[in-house]
Parts: sequence; C-alpha cells; structure tokens
Amino acid sequence: MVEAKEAEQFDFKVMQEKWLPVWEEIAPFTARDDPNDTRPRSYVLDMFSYPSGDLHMGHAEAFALGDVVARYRFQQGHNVLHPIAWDSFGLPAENAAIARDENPATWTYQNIDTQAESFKRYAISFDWTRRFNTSDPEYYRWTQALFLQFYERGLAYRKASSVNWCPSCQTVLANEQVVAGECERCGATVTKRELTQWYFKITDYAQRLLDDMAELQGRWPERVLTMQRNWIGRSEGAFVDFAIEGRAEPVRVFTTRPDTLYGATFFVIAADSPLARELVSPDQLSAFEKYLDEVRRATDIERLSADRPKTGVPLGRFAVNPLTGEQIPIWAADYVLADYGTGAIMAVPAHDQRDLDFAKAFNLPVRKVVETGEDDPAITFVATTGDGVLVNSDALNGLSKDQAITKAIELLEAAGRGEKTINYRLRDWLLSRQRYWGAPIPIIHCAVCGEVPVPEVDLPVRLPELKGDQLKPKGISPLAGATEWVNVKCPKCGAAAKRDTDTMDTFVDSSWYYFRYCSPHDASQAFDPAQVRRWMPVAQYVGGVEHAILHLLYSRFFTKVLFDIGLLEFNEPFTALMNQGQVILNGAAMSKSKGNMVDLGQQIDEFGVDAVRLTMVFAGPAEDDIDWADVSPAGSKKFLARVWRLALDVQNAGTHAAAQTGADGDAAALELRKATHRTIHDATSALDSFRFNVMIARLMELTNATRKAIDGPLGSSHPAVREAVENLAIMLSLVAPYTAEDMWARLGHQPTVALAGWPVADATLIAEDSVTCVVQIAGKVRARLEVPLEITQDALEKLALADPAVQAALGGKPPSRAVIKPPKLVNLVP
RNA sequence: GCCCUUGUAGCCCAAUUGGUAGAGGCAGCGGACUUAAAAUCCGUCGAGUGUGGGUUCGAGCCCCACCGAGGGCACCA
Repeated sequence: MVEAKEAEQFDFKVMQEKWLPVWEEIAPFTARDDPNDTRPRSYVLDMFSYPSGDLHMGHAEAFALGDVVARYRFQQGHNVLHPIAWDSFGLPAENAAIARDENPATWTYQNIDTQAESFKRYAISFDWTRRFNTSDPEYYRWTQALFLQFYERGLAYRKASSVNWCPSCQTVLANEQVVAGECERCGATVTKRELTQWYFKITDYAQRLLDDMAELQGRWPERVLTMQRNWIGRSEGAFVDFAIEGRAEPVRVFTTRPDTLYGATFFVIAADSPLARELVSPDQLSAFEKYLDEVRRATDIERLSADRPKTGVPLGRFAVNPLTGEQIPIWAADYVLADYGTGAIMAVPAHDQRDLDFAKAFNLPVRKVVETGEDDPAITFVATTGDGVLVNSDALNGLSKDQAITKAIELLEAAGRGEKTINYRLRDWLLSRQRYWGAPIPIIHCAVCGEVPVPEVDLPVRLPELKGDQLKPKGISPLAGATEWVNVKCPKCGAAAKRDTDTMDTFVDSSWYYFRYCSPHDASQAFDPAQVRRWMPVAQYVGGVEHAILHLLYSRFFTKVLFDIGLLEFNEPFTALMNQGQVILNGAAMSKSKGNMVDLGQQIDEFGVDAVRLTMVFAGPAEDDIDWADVSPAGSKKFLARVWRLALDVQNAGTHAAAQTGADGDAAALELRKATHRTIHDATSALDSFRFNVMIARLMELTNATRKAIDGPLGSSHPAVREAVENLAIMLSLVAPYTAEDMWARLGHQPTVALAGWPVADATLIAEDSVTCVVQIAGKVRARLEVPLEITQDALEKLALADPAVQAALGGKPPSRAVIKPPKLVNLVP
C-alpha cells in the first residue's frame, strides 16, 4: 500500500496567491476588437465605480453578480467586452482635498489604485486594457467636446431661473438630484435661488424617452420603467389663453380639464414667477411682496407637505374667460408651481381638490359644471373628479367629460384662444455646478461676442491646479478665483474675455462612458463609431436601482442625441438591465454613523474571495437585498472546500482503492452521469433566467451526489466521477474562480478554467424512461405508480383503478369523474 | 392618500408557470473523529404556503377582500 501523503487542506490564501499572477500573465478577459473575430460579441457592463475609498460590501455584491453574467458569456465562447473605469470627478474628492490641503487628484488617484488592486484580487473578469478615469484630461476633453456638440445643436443653453440650491454642497442641483426636498448626495434641505445656469434640453426628448421604453419592456425591471414614466410625467390637455385687462398679451394656462372651463371661478399664478410680479396692481404690491418673502423662505419640504393650508394673495387684477367673457380674480399662490406648465392655472374648485381648498380658505365661489351624481362640492368641500354630464356650461351642456374635452378644445381653437397640447413634468437638466472637481464648461464669455465656444483645438480646457482652501465653497465656483486661468482672449475677436467658471455635473461624465470603452484610447474622437457599432448596444447592464431616474435617464438622453447627430445606429444604450439589491445588516442599511458596517476586506481575509462571492450570489434572487446577518460566508467556504476535495480525490485517485466494477458500479455510474447532465441542464436554464442562487443549489446537489459516489461504489478514479468534477469546476468558475482554477489544475488541465467552455447536457442522459405517477382520490394522494413516460390515458386509468389502495379508497364503486393527465397524475372523484 | 411588488419550516430561499409543497443553505438535534473542544464528516428533525372567501377534479400559483413588509409617487393643474 502506498503511504498516504498528509492530506492537503483547502487553503484559499494559497490559491489566491497562486492563481492571481497566472491570470495576470495570460489576461484571459481581454476583449478583441478584431473585426475578423467571428465569435458572437457580448458587452457586459457594470456601473463604474466612484473612488470614494476601497471597495465595500455593495461593490462586492454588484460586481460578483455582474461577473457571473460576464463569465458565463466567456464560457459560452463569446468575445466579451467587460470593462471597468472610474467615475472620478465629484464632491467627496474635493471635500477631502480641502481637509488635507491637497489637490483632489491626489486622493482620487490613490483610491483608484486601491480599488483596482482590490478588483483584481476579487477576481472580476475585467478587460484591464480599457480602464480610464473621467477626471483624466484625455477623457474630459471629450466630455467638453460633446458638450459643445450639444451646444451647437441648441441642446445646451443658459437661462436664469429659480433653481435648487444645496447650502451644504454650496452648489445648484438638477431636479433629479433633489429627493423629497433634500440633496440626493448629502441630505441637506434644498433651497431655491434665482441664478443663471447651464441646461441640457432633455425636455425635447421627453416623448422619445417615453416611446422607446417599449423596446426595454421585459428587459429592464418594471419598476425602473415606471419610475422613468412617472418622472417624465406626460399629461394631455390644452393651453387656454385668458385675456388680462390692461395687458396686450393674454396669459396662457395649461389644463387637463378644458371641459371644466365654465367652472373656473378664479385664476392663480405661481407667486415666485415673474408674471406674478408683473401683474400685481399697485395697491396690492406691498401685500404681494410680503407674501413672496414668506414663500421664498419656505423650503420644498414645507411646500410639499400635503395637509398644509393653502396660502395666497389677490393681485388686484382680473382675467377673462375666453369662452364666457367672465372676469375672474387673479391670485398669487405657492400651490401653483412656477416651472410646471405655464406657471399659471385656471382654478375650478368644484372639480379640483387643491382649487377647492383654496376657494374654501379665501371664500371664493364654487361652481359645479360636471354632474357626477356625488354630493355638491360647494357643500362638502370634496371636489368631484369623475365622469358625468356637463351642466352650467352653455355649449357643453349634456356632454360627457370626454366629449366635452374634445368640444371645448374645438371651441378654443376656433376662437384662436387655445389649443390641444401635451405637457411633461420633466424639466431641463441643470448641468452647471459651482464646484472645482469636474469638467470645466468649455465656454468663454466675451463682452462683445457673448458666449463663445472654446475651439476644438484648444480642448481640453484643463483644470488649474488648486488645492486646500482655494477649493472652499463660496457660493461661486472656486475656478472664479483662479485669475490667470479665468482671463483669456476671446477666440472670436481677441478682446479680453473670461472663461465660464462652472464645472459640469458628474452625471454628464457618466452619460457617455460606456461608449468610450469601445475605443478607450482614441485620441481623435470621443469614441470610434465603427467600434461602437460592433460592440453596442450593451447586452447586459448591471447596477443599482438608485440610478433609475438619474444616470439611466441621462444616458438614454445622450444616446438619442448622439443618434440624431448621426454617430450611432441605435436609440437605446442598454438592451437589458439588472438591478442588484443592497447588502444590509440586521435589516438596516450599513452606515458608518449607525456603526453597523461589515468590512469587505475583513470578510475576504476570513473566508476568502470565493466564499464572499459565493455568499453574494447564493443569498437569494439577485435583485433582493442581502442581509449579512442571514447568510453564512462560513457555510460558503465549507461548500467550496467540499467541492475542492472532490478534485483532490480525483487527483489522488492512484492512491485510493480502484473503482468497483460490476453491476452495482455500472448502475451507480449511470446514476452519477445522469445527475451530472441534469445539473448541467438545470444550471444552464437557471443562469439563462438569472436565478443564480438556484444554479448554486444545483451545484451543491451534484457535489453531494459525487461525494457519495466516491465514498460509495465508484471510488475516485471512475470516469463518471471525473466527468462530474470537471463539470463542477467549469460551472463553479463563474462564482468561485480561484477554487475552480485549482480544481482544474488538479484534474490535469492547463489554465484557465474560465475559458474551458460551457458544458452541454447529453439529452439521452436527461431523458427519464419512467416517472412516478400520483393517484389522487378527490385531490388527496392515495397511491404512487411507476409508469413509462409514454403511457396512454386509457392504460394509466386502468392501472390506477387496479391499484389496491385506490380500490379501497373508492370502496369498490367506479369514480364519478376521472381526470387523467399522463404520465404524472390521475385524480379520481368518487 | 394613490400605485406597484411581496408574504412558503426558527432563518435565507426553491417549487418545470394550475398537477406529489422541498432542491440547496443557515441554525437545531443525533452520531463519527478527539483526552476534550473547535474544525471536519455522516445522519436527522422540521411548514401545508399571512388571514378569510371564490373559481377549479385539483390553488403556493388565478380572482376578491383584509392584514403585514418593501418600494415608488404625492399641491405637476
């Protein structure tokens, strides 16, 4: 007998150290741009990383899941583009730089190096040749070039408006970055300021953003589509022009209920709109000013609270109903929003609760024009909004709501006093920021020429080297203090001029990074359209749902603009989207302030990369949150050790007892082979439907079956055992690459198992020749029969009725009804 | 307040889409190994699917109501 070597132990640290350099050497995940490469192309994209520090548990989950998708496609023989880059502009770097008296680049690029090393150790199948950072001048040069393309097409413009201001970040914010009245980033209460700012004209694309969701249906999570739909907020209605006494131009309102025009008893203008100031009569001026002051002081949070009493002030002017000639008083109020519709409304208190609340507060008349059969709103103070018959409405009387809407629009259009229209809740994207660490807006302001784009040859407009206190937020951009940088000659006329001192929202950077991956080193253009055509659109995008109406909406907008420019042949950048959940602890989001952080590095040190990845994937459906208290990385590690020992046994087969032969061994071998191929089949279909946790469960099953076979009749040298273990290694490689690679080597193969090729199940080994048929009496299982797959209905019924247990249950009487579903089920009703 | 999703062993989760409720894991229990413990290995217990109705030969799955959880929207005219 051969002396058994001391048994090798599963040691993830040894494996990590052994295989990482090997993979670095062979770089198996480099995408090939070669147009003659005939493999199918797959672009698998993870939302790129913000370099806030080292990777954390959230990264570990998102990238583990994305990596399963990418590695699966590698195994399927695709030419996979699976890149990574860094979204490296942004506020945290700037704040760190102020605290550390540095330039933000120092902190940023240190963190990027740290994250890159961690990604490598975490064994994500990235193409490392394509990395870049949005804060590199080689990148933001093209961010600026794209901005100028938008500018030239009238899609980037400046306007003065009341904007969201974050007093903590000391900068303006886009609407998308204000969540329930608070800054999306820091949580401070957002206030309003009147400022001139840069915007992207995303509203021009509202309808297309809505329409093109049809092709995302079923491939994007439904809730993301719903959120975008709500955000865009399309509503159909009409513009109605109200003449104003003493003003040449009428004032236009938007309404979804032109049918209720006869019920308009007053008129309301947003208090903070310029129109209110214009229309206020001299004797109401001081009351108006006082009110406007109050409104300005109110935060959005106060404004948004639903049960807040209505406030307002009369302007001492009157508007004229275009259909009736009736004069109605004009009020200023803050329940009408300056930047939705036209900032003015006709108030129909009988059929709109907000108007009714206002009418009640100021004792204004309520006139019912739709008889819905409900109680009179003038008495109940409950507005009626349903369908009914029009009353008190002259030409509309007797019509239904829909008929009246159509008719009212006809009347208005005939009179030249209005028209049918569609209004959107979506506002233009405010893109300028009063901060340093972003892409400078490549515009020069000249007293003579006005806004002048920086000529393409002068791009990039590089950030001047500022640091520490120079970056302190002052309400204007720190760039304004960089005098040498700011003062330039006008590119057009040569006169003294100044650079625009704002930088772009970092969401501009991330709106096109996925194009850059297709030709990351192109020095002559933002991206090479030919390469983009080959790789895009993205086959699978993976990232968090928190970007549902930020990054994802902006990226869709960018793609449509670039399509219109003629650079693309598709309208939607991301064919399919998967939202992973969050990693939480004890039911709550991890946060430093709560002190419930789980440290990724510590988890990896304790359990190994593979066990952490496996835990992430096995915890449940990909889109569900993972409560780290509910899962067991130790259990994952135990499983990995179990699988790994299978390969160890096969490797050491020579020192073990030879496989048994004979009938027992043959039957056991066939059983194991069936289990192997059943697993291949089931794991494949689980993967195809993104049920990664189920795939793992199947691998565990096969692991258990293989262990039994080795310890039982087959031993470790039987070909059926080798087949099982080899397939386990390949399938496991999607989730536990180190363990799988080590197994693969022990089975006598060269690296890398990641490209071994996805196995195909042998159909003949999956097909069962018999199946257990359940016989129910009145729905209760009374017998089980082993029957051939192809059994006929008649034969099955006879067989079932002949069963003694069935006969006993039926008491000898024939069933009144028999439901026969061959081959699996018989249900007899006595 | 409105809309969407969801509820299966103590816990995390499966269930071929209307046909035997259980695949996998965690925890528990028993055993093996150990001087002992940990680790490891083997074995094992475990719910009738949130509640109440309905459709059906048959419901975890479909319909209605209610309860709980999560999410979105919330003065958008």
